[in-house]
Amino acid sequence: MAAPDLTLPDSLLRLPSFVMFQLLRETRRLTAQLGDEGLRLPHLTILCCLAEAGPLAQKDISARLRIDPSDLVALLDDLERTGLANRQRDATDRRRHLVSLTEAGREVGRRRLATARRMDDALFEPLTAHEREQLHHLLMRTYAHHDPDRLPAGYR
Amino acid sequence: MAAPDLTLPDSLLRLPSFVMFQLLRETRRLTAQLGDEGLRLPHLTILCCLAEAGPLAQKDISARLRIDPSDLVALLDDLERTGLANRQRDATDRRRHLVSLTEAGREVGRRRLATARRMDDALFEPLTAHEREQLHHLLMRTYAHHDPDRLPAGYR
DNA sequence: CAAATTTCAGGCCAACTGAAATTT
DNA sequence: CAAATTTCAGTTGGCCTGAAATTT
Repeated sequence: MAAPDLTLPDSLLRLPSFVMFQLLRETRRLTAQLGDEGLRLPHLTILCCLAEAGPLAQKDISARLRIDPSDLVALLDDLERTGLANRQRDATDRRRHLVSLTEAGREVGRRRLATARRMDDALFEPLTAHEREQLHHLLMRTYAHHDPDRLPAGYR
Repeated sequence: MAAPDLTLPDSLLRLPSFVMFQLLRETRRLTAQLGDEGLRLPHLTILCCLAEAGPLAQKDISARLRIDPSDLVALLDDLERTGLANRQRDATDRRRHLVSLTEAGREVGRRRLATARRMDDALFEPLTAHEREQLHHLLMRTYAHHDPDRLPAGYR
């Protein structure tokens, strides 16, 4: 019995965006193997954002990370419930909630980021360091073209 | 008033997989602009798959495209309802439903593929043809490492 | 008053699990 | 009978809309 043909449509494989899409599906499998400590990518981006920028209002987190404000509510609920962040009214504008990292949040964020790095390493394992650099640069240039505001000045 | 800082966390931007993820979000916005004629990416992959491989049982579509069999049901319902594909019992194994493209399905698939190509072009517009080739090659090599069965023999 | 911020209710789609129904 | 295939019911997460509540 012949092995069934499992190849993806050639017409789609020719599109870099389609191959990227398939690779994104790989990242889910790899992350599942490595363990995410209960923190999904949105949680991680929030932790990293607060670690790098300091306390922020929800609106600002939302704008930076392109997380919908209404979705942010549940994500911050998760982080508060597990003691990684907390909300407090902004005294100078009581409409705003300032979100801060706890020490635990800082530490767990570091560990979860290390897992994300290991996942990235596993994904691009077949590439040499130089090739990864090349790839990263091409991706950054492409992204910079569509969303320059989200990159630090050096990249634009 | 200073413009608010919208930059993404640097720690994450250093990961190619994270940048890829951001680019995938761009593809949604671009596709929305170009119009998908009611056919999302899974529908398109099915149309391309049938166009290139001929009639297949649902199990085989599922295995090739990594679409969950239970999700495939609704997708094929969509394609049948709009007259792009049809199911018929396999006479030699009545457990199987053979799925075939209609002429309309072939034609609409071609058009929707053209839209996907335009989206891909728009996404990688800042890159030269040579750079796109480079990028595509790096992505394919990476993908081949994780899922070689889904690539034609030449790529593995 | 209008505008900004957070929150809630609910929709859609992608991905998955578990089980029923039919057939081999 | 067990196994394969399709289908259905239900869950979760990411992304979105619309509207309520509070505050400026």
